[in-house]
Amino acid sequence: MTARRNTWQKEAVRSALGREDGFVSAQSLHSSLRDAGSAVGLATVYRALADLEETGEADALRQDGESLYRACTPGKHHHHLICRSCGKTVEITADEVEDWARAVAARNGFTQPEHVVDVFGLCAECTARRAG
Amino acid sequence: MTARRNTWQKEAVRSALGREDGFVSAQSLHSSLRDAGSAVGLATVYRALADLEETGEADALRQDGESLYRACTPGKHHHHLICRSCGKTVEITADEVEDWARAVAARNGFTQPEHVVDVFGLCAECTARRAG
DNA sequence: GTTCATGCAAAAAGTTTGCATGATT
DNA sequence: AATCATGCAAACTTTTTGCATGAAC
Repeated sequence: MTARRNTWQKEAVRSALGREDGFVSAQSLHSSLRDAGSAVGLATVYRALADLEETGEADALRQDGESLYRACTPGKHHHHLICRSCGKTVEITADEVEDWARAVAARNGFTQPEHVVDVFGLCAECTARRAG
Repeated sequence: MTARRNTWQKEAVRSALGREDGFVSAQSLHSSLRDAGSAVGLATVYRALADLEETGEADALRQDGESLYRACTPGKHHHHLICRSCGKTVEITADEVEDWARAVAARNGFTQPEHVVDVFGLCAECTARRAG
């Protein structure tokens, strides 16, 4: 196991990501850090996020041509329920879906199944705001 | 209902997309058309694909920073089983997953749920090729 | 004849990379 | 002291946009 070095930049990214509520882009994370006085290079933010994704500390979501990241519970496979208005996210686990994905893959002769499951909707607050 | 105009370019894109087996990028579709003698502008391909997605004639899939498109059965919600080696895709319908998504959204106070479900794996051929 | 899609080229947006420097081990 | 991450800027990729022309209505 090739251990990566510990740098305050990487830690700053990890911590800033943890402070966010929903998914954030690398660019907006970079701005936040810069505004907060932690001048970390944009390239470093990208590199740190790629590392975090690889180690399972963060989830990535490609959307509208950009990658969005969010800190996540490591080691456990899960999905997201995402508000398409305010961006609020809820982690959801879905054993039924895991089983279904495995079954559907097998039925079609596919092996080594992975899956991407995300549910988008309007959260309670945003629903109320629109109704009101 | 504001109808769009019919142009041979739009028809060429629709038809080229229908001829593909899996998901293709706008760029590769543009190359195919060009190689086949149908000189359609790249911007037009992008615009046509956006239209097709909007009318439900095509599915889009954002991956690795690019959008991939595929002709699909219109009007019916479905998902994809995608071979991550050769790109072969199978359309799958999943009523259980539809129900689950709706339930999960409701349980968390979310309304108007939409979902993204894709299963990636190795298709039978690619599995065999690797084993061999 | 008017409207709107095309095509080109330029711009925009997001991400990656090369290389010198300096921090981490 | 040797290694490897950083930071900057430049390169790259994908997608969008402005505008003149020509096709569709």
